[in-house]
Amino acid sequence: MENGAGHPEGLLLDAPSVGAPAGRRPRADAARNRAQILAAARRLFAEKDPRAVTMGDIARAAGVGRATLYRRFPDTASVAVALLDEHERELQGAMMTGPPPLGPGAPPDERLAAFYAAMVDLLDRHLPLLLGAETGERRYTTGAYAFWRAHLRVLLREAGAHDPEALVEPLLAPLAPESFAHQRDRAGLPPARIAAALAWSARRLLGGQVR
Amino acid sequence: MENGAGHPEGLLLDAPSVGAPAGRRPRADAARNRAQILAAARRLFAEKDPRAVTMGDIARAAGVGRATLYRRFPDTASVAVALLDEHERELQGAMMTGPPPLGPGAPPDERLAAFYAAMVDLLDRHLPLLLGAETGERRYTTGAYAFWRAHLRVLLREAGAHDPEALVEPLLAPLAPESFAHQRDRAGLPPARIAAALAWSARRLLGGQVR
DNA sequence: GGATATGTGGACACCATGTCCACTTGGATG
DNA sequence: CATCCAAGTGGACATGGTGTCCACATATCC
Repeated sequence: MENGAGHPEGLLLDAPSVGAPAGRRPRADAARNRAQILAAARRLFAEKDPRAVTMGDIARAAGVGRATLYRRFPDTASVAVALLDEHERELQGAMMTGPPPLGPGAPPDERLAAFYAAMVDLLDRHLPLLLGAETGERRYTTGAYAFWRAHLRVLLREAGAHDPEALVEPLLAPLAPESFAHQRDRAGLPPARIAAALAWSARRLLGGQVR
Repeated sequence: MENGAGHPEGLLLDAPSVGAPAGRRPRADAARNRAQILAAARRLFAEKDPRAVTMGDIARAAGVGRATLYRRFPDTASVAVALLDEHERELQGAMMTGPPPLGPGAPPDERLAAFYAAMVDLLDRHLPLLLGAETGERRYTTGAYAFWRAHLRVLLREAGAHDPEALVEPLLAPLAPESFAHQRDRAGLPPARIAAALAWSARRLLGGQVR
């Protein structure tokens, strides 16, 4: 951990996945149901508009009652968050302790570009889940988002940007699932081109010299 | 109109406001009701969470039946769009024919900064309406959005950016109402600071020289 | 094997949506 | 001024999702 300036450590999601009470070992049937719920939800989110999936849909597809579902997840977004958890944790690990340029050691503009590339990849592979998870302002209150924000703040400061605090949001905004969905699916831009454009702007914004 | 390369003219909203049939002069009571609906809606959007305003709310506050409301507006977002119409048209005019740097004549980085400033101002003054109007993917299908996009595309091309088509979205994303709402209301950043950060990035991205 | 906390699923009340239809009213026409 | 009809109106309705409650079942502990 070579970043003395306070790397965002405690912000990594360390809670044992949403919907899985930490108290003691869960009952066998409860665990089985939880697995069924997640499997069914993953299927549903993929096959129809993720924002149109209802609690009833998930319960029916999982073969459980609605109240059973409500016991663990307050809404469909929470289910999607639980499904994303693993993937986001992985990325967070790579950002904190993985090899450069995603991990520490590379100049900030290259790290930003690598972060963009990794996020585009995440978006490309799990877009339905991300759309299901980040409806409206929920995006800003999730644990993962706080982590991305802290990461960018560090990079911005390192690069001597004008006002790191105010620049974090604008740099993160292009990664909003809705925005990515629009670019890839409606405008037809291939993810690689999106990532390239973001890399270009990362270098312009944080690079020491132009060109 | 000194921009030979095809300035986005036809994209200006020229339809006579949403919900106002163009056919012939509307009946007196219909016009009165329409005015009441818009006035009531403006009030409602301002005083509670704009995304929680329902068609029933608007109808009740306007003193008309729900079906009367549905006759003109298919949903609450359309009402918000009608209320925004005038303001957005104004801004579009200033961008196309107004004085620089917002209007034509200034270098692209300055025009982008001015555009950001104008949009932040619009967001600051009409955030509730914008939040009510741009729920989910609707943001991308509105006429105004197509206009902003076309404008940026011109600026990006003029500045010789790497891939204008793919850069448009990332540059527009920070202006998403949800993003602005988060910065101003949850993070507590004053609009001026948001605008300054955007201006800084505009110059870094499209400016000829750093600093 | 019995006690108990935990998990389960159907039922219920509530609210918003979008449509339908019988009634009313503005305003053009003779 | 009386008449007519198309446009406008508002209440009622069916539908579907949400979140909660409660009687019952079933794992786990003793």
